Amino acid sequence: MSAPPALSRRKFRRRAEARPDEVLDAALDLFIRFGFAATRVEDIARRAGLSKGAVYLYYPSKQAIMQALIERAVVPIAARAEELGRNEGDDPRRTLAAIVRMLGGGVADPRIAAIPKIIIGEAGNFPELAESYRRKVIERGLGALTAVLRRGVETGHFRALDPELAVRNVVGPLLAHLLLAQVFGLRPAGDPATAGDGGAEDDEGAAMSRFLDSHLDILLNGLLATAPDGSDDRPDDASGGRPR
Amino acid sequence: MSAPPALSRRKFRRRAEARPDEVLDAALDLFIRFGFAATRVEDIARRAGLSKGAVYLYYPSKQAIMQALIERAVVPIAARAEELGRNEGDDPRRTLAAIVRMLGGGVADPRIAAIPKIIIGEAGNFPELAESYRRKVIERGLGALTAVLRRGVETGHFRALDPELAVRNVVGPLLAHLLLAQVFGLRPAGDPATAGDGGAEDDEGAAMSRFLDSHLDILLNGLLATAPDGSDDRPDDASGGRPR
Amino acid sequence: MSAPPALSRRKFRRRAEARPDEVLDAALDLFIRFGFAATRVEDIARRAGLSKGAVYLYYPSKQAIMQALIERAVVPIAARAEELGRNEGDDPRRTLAAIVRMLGGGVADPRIAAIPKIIIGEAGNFPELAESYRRKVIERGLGALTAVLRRGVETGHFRALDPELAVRNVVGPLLAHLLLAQVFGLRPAGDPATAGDGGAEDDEGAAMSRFLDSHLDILLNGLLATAPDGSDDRPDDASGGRPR
Amino acid sequence: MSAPPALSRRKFRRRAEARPDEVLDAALDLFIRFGFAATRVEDIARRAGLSKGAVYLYYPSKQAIMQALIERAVVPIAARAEELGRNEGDDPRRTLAAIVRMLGGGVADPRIAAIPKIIIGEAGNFPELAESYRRKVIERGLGALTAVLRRGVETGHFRALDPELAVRNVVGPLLAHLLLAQVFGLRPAGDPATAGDGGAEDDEGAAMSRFLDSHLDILLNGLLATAPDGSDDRPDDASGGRPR
DNA sequence: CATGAATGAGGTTTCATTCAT
DNA sequence: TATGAATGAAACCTCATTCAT
Repeated sequence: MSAPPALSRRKFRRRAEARPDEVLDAALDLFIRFGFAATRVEDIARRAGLSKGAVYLYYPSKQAIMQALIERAVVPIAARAEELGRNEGDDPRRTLAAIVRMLGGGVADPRIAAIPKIIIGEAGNFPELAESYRRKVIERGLGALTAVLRRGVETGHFRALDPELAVRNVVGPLLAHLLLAQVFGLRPAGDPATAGDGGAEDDEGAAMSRFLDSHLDILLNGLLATAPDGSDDRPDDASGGRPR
Repeated sequence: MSAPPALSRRKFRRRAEARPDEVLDAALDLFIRFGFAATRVEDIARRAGLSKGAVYLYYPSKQAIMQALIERAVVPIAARAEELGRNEGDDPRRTLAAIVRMLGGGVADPRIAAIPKIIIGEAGNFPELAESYRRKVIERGLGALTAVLRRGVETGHFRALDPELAVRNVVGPLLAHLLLAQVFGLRPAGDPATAGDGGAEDDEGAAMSRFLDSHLDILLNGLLATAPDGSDDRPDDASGGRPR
Repeated sequence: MSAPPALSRRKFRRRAEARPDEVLDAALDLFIRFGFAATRVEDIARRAGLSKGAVYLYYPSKQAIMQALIERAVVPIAARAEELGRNEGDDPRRTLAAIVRMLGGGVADPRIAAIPKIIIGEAGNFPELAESYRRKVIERGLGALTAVLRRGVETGHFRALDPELAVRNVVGPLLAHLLLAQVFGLRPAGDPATAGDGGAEDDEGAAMSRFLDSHLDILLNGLLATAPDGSDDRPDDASGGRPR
Repeated sequence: MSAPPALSRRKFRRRAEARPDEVLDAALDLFIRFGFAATRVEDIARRAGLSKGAVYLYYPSKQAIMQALIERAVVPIAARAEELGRNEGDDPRRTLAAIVRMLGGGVADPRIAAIPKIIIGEAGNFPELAESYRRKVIERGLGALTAVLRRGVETGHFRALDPELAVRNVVGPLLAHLLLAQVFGLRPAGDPATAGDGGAEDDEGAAMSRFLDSHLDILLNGLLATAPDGSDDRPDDASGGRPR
């Protein structure tokens, strides 16, 4: 992402400190395409431009690569969620919307969206993986959201709901959106989503944007057509506008 | 579970038509605990009281066992969703709530809840499994829900939302609830959920009930504290009551 | 082959003594098509119209079926060769030709031709099979031919060749013809040989006849264009005529 | 057989380019003794001084080992036959004899003679093996011989026989000789032939030589005692002389 | 740092054969 | 006689990991 200070010797870089990250890049590419189990360490090595043995100089096991991948790709998201959630002064509605949109950004990035599916799949085989993900991602991210919900209930911005239950309504739709696409290739109609590589990322982004609008609108305002007088006097809508 | 009337001849039980189901029971138990890939056919056999080879008398492959499991456990749920959705005369709010509660019932049953996780995990390795699940479960279930949403929008019971997006808000929270429990062992506080065998099923059911109330309430009414006057004149609430 | 005395009850025949032969028929069909190893006992059973277990009432093992098949199909041929060879009064040339033509008849019958190939293939796995075939077929058949050759040398009808070596020139071409067809599907050009079921058996027979003429002609007269005067005064040619 | 010059580093022999050939050697030994199907990859590995997995570093499957064996041992023979056959200037009798003697050399070498038997045996189970053998060995070798025969007929050196049929008389006796020995352990009397390893290879060679003389004599001159005047005026005998 | 040859445990599937009925 | 459910050994191939160089 951030360019290294000296690119001039890139071709000749020996003992590059970038190696671990290159391994991670390669691994992620392959995990996304073939899954964790079906990806061989040798493939990762080849794609990273080194030998099988060399991979083990950087990571002690295939599992550790996955671990590092989580750390690199997903933990920052949880951290960002925590950070956004700490803006205690803010209107909780706005905070919630901000976090959801941020998470949506992650879901829209294929390099991030692939992770949860892999975790779910490998949780049985590699309990430590699941455990670490739970501790570092789920609990922090969900904790931040739960806290915002709790605060909103306390401030009267949200109705009196159990935040621990309500948080499932916050992340669930994102999860559903992600898994429908990742596992079953299902995307909302009018959303070509171009399986190809060069894919129209704008489309993907636009589709996600539409979905986030819809999600936040439903989450905050509900599905029901409210009584004619009731709907208008909601003060300021944090959701960023109703979908057309 | 229920003891067969005559156990005396158990050793000689031949041509047991129950065998296929016994294999499925055993397989499900193990798939739940260890996942599909990590469960060996021999383990399934032993747990079903058979030899390895005998399993292949009933199912031609391990994958076929999974297939049958889906058929037995999950397809009926999708069918039931379709059925409920066909009650066109009904208030769409009531129909939607009925379907969600029915799905929640499935999620609360560990023998059913385990399936989606397995599918998600193995989708990469066994694309046909995912494909079949998509066709038989996802498309039917989601289709039913989408239709109800669309009808509700048309009748004016629901606000003008894109049903294909909104459906993610219907199933997503259920999915989140399921996966948090299945993958990470996370259940809402005050919900012991007893990993043990003798588990308090009442607790599980009660917890699910609380969650479903919350989910439907948020789904239908939104998170926001409505204007004081607006909340009361919503005609008949299909959600089955607000959580305390 | 030979019709059973009472065909009237064929449909109702219980405990038919024909059962063993029916098993053999079925086995041969399948061995021809799929080979010995690839044919399952259950398939034989099904084709013979009985259950897997029942096959074992008649033959103690799959190998024993093969054994019986040899006995039934090939041993008679060796016996016939011995018999023909015993016609000591005859001109050895005529005797030799008769045996070769008789063997050719066997080679032309797919139900017989399949056997040698199977034996060759399974000799390693089932030494007893090979051993039995050697004793009952090879040694008797080759013995008969060797004896004829020896006699011919003694009577001066044949040149002074080692009969044990020369016998390879008698059976070898037949073997080559058989294996080229059986193993590689190779038949002399102008020989459609119709893999199909309804196959023109006449063609097969005609082709074999042409081959036998050629074989005997070469065997007896050699390949070389003889000196103009030498070829005509050979007394009576036993080969049945030169090929056109 | 011959000891490698430096055995001291055997344990550390890395990047041995000889490995593939060692695997082939081991496989051939075992295929000869137990057949293709009955030989386990692990046995090949052990005999080659490797682990099971290492074999797969060199050959992707057991079938590929067989394929390579054919390539190594038999294809060169077919190529040599083609080459010899191309000597168009030569007397076809001499050419034919040269090819037959060359083939006989192959048949006398147990490491080569084993191959055809294996192919014949496994043709049913591994059709691709048979197909490849047919294309690379049978068609080329038989093609070369057929061409020589055809030329001989045209030049008048051979009588007017169908070359496609006559070729069976050329290779058949060799095949018979080979299979009698390989499958049934039958060798011409006065031919101890020592199944053991240290075997008197001279005997084997001498026996083969006797057989080739006999075969060519019969093939070219026929079995019949020719008319007293006819036998002597055959010009130059290409067969290398009558036996004894 | 880097290589890549080598290891060996591990699991699905097949099928001849047995045996209770 | 006949059934067919059940057994269990057997073998190919994969791949994470190690280690001599």
